[in-house]
Amino acid sequence: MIEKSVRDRLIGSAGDLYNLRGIQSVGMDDLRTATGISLKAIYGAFPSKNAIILAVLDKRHDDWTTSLSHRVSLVADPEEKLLEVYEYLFDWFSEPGFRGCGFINSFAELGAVNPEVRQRVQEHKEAFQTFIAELVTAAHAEPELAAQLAILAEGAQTTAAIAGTTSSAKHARRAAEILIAAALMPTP
Amino acid sequence: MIEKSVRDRLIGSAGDLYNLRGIQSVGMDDLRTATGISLKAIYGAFPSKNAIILAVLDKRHDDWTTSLSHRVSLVADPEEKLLEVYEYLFDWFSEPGFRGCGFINSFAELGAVNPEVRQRVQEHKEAFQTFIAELVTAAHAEPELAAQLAILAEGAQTTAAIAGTTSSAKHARRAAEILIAAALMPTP
DNA sequence: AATGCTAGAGAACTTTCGTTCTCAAAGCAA
DNA sequence: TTGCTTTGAGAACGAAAGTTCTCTAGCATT
Repeated sequence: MIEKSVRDRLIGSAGDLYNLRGIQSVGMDDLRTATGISLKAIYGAFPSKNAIILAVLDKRHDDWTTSLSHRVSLVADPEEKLLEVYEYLFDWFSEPGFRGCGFINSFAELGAVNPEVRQRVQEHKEAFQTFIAELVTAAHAEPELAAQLAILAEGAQTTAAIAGTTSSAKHARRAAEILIAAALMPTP
Repeated sequence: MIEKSVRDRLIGSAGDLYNLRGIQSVGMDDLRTATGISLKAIYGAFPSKNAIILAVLDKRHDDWTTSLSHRVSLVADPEEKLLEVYEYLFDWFSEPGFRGCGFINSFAELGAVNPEVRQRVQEHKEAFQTFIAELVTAAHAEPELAAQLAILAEGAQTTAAIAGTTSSAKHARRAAEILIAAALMPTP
């Protein structure tokens, strides 16, 4: 099974193109050129461009979730698990072709006019907050810390995307250390 | 001077429409319908849609900068000035029709394919970071605090936009309090 | 070998959108 | 009034993009 299905190749290529140039700037013909798959075959695999967009978002969610939770699972200490999130972000920002969180970008581009896109982005971000909240619970800290850490992660993503630098991950990590320490300190 | 110029009316209306539906979803005809200004007059005031987009961004930057710095100037204490930023964000998120930071949205939608838009967004965010950095300096804290506080603000904006809630401003404010306290604590 | 099915390449169709053009009405000068 | 300029309303134009259609070449089956 070296060969990937037409669907998978389309999702992969569309994801790359959408990430690079935005969704609306990429036409079906661009996708045809990039993949070598005929328009007829594309429309045989997906009923519309919108279906491709949603499939790309679904795959991105799965990949991201799997990748992040695996990365965190390699760390044993509950507190270090939380910080590992920002190490993960740093590596992500360092990848060539990083252009920001695809969900934030999709939301900004289509969220106002495309309810299906909006819903998937909201679900993705909710899932991320839940993930952080579980780590926070495991570290025996109060739930408010989870909201704070999630905001740091989101801010690091947009800052890295716009400024084109990776340092926001380091700053967010340092801030997270302080917030975690404060949250774990017994409040009299 | 009750009457605003054609330019100002176009910038105002375009800003509202772009904020509500995204930039690419709003056509010149929509702008004509919204303002009642003929296409000929629109193209008399601006050479292209792109020029309108840039004018909207410029106006948004001026409005935002003026409004935020005025709000902060009402507070005397240097530490409280920093926290006032998040109060400002909270009020902004609470406005009806809030759909996220227009600069983040514009960047996501057009940053990859429109260098002029990208540059304005980058300049706006740099200006915000500089603004925070000056407040941090005035509070006699280290520069790293400025990066952390800016990340919190960005994260609060995207979180509020996607989730459609205002609570991220409160969480960011609470986190900022902790980070400020930690930064002002003498490090041995 | 002949026939029928599949699939690819890209032309064609339709809609949308940015931009320009036409035409007629209205204001204004002499 | 007459003629000139300006301006608005919207038609028209050209390009782009999503979707469908046609035609042909290749392949399988009998």
